[in-house]
Amino acid sequence: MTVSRVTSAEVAERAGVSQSAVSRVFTPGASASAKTVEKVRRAAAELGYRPNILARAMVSGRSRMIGLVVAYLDNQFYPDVLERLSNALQQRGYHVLVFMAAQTAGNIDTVVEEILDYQVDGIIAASVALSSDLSDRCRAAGVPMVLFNRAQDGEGFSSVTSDNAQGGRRVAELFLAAGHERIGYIAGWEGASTQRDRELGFTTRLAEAGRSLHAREVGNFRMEQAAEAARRMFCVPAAERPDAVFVANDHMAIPVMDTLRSEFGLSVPGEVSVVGYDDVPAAGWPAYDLTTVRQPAGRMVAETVDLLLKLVEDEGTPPRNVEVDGQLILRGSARIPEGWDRT
Amino acid sequence: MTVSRVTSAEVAERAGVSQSAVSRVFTPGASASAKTVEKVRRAAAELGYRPNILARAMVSGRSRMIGLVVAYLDNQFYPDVLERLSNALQQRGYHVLVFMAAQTAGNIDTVVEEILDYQVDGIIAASVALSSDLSDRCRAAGVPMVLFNRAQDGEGFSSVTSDNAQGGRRVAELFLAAGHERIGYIAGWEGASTQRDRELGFTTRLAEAGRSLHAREVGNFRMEQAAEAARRMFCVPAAERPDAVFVANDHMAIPVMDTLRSEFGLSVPGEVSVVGYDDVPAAGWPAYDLTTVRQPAGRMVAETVDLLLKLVEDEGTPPRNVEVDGQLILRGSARIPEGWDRT
DNA sequence: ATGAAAGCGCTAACAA
DNA sequence: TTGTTAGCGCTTTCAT
Repeated sequence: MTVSRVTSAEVAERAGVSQSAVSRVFTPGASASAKTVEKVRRAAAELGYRPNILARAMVSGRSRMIGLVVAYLDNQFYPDVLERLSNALQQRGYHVLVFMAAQTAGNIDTVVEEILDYQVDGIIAASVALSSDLSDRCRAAGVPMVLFNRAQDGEGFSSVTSDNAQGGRRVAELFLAAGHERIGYIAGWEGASTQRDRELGFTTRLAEAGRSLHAREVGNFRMEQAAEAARRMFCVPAAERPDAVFVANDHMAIPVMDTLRSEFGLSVPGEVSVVGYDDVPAAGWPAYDLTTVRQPAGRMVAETVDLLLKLVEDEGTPPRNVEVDGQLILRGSARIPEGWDRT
Repeated sequence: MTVSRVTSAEVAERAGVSQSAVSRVFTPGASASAKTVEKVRRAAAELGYRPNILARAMVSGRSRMIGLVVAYLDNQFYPDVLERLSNALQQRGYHVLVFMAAQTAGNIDTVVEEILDYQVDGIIAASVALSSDLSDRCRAAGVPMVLFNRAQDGEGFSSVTSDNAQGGRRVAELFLAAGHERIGYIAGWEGASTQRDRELGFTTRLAEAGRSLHAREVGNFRMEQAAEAARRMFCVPAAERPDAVFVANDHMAIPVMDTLRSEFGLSVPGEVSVVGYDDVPAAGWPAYDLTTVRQPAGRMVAETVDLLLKLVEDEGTPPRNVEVDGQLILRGSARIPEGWDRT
């Protein structure tokens, strides 16, 4: 039933050459005479031969697989990233082995162990936190890792993020310039560097203007929790309600807008400005038209792939922390100050 | 620099047993005395040994990897499916190797060849069409495949879909019961079985009531094309505009609603009812509150995994075509007939 | 129950 | 340039 795959030995026999000649023909850096190449290619085509990547991996030590750890596929930012990552890697001859990480801490360690079992050439950890001995294990195994959209201090981490503190500052500047009085913040998961940096940049800039947060709630990067956070924040006398809210990402800003509009009957941005972070597709949909700080997924992915493959291919490449800039996208969910141009 | 991974031979030496004893301890169906197991486990733990899945795959012929071909990650239905698939497979000891397929036809064949190179144990093709000789190659290679959310006639295809014709009928019944006069349909990509079946069920039911489509446009399952389709359909004198539109999936229904509301100033469902298909997360967001036919992702994934793993593990399992039922979810985007209860 | 030995399909020295 | 040979790390007969 199961027809075994064609092997290089069979091709060799048919082409009348040695098995290693076949291998050479299919190995990029190897040499073979034009005649041999011709004979082998013909025989291979006739037999439908293709090299077994796993066997190649065993001897070469390179599986051409990259492990991707990912947690939040319901946040539109991540499918977009996954698609781009997969495409970029595919183009460079690698493929993505996916590992879903529940957000429970211990789970991540298990997942990374499993990844290592597959002898992946490298690991991309998207928005997950790692215990430090875990990164040690990866280093011990010689498997480079880059954190995507999370920074982590400590020794040899590589990471690619956008400049979250700068993004936070930009939102603060927008709110200040628009003359908002009572400014609220809905935080993401407090363990995340992105959350911390965005908030820090935001509040620091407010402080520079002698201002501080009027209200703060935590949404943990979850839609329902963000809606709850909005309810807590707005269940106060009308005069004490924020007139501007910065939400730590778009994924939460969407239910926040929904809640403010449909449960509190507030008009956005008439009565309250809302700003998010990421610029996910839905942020651009007319129903939300959300002002946000764009995280340039394309550039972030390109940097991630470049860095990781350099780490994989050039042994001894030093770890790097890449930070790309993120632009403020002015749309209709936040009051636009005099003289600022809508993007 | 690259510290090589611990091998079973090293564990064997430390435990004072043979290398094959170590293998037996880590091989599910194998036998070893309690004492051996104990010694080996201890040594393995001390050394941090874990079996190399690739080496195991070479000899056992099972890589415990499933290839997933996927095309539309911007449609929220698919990230959801991917997450569930990955989790379900992970739980059963398999992992997902992702291959993005551009929608160009020839590309799919290339992609499947690449998948086969990785010696995956099975393939899940989500919403992509395959040339029939491609499925032959898979069969020749002994790699079972199941089509997800696409049916395809011909010999030995396995597939998991929802009952799309039935779903289409249900939407027709809703529109008929609500007394709609001019009924429009915005089609998906015409090569897709889901598109065809939904439309067929829909128009067949209309025909049974002596009715037919007032307008029809094609959106190809693309957001921008769907918006364009809506514009074409509604750029007519007000009296000729449809008062109800069935859109072949939610991913297109969203821009259709946006276009009708923000470009034509129509109220939904006051002036026009809109119904989609899938029940993606955004369909439930208050800004859309979209009436739709739910494709039960959880059940579809469960069926897919069960079927594929049976195909993988029990040689000679016959191919099957599984069809799960899809429920009509009544929300606020379509007029609800007298006596029907909002879901 | 256990060890020795034979590969899985391939790449990479090493000779010739 | 080519063939021969030795493994990569593991599972699985086959004896013992």
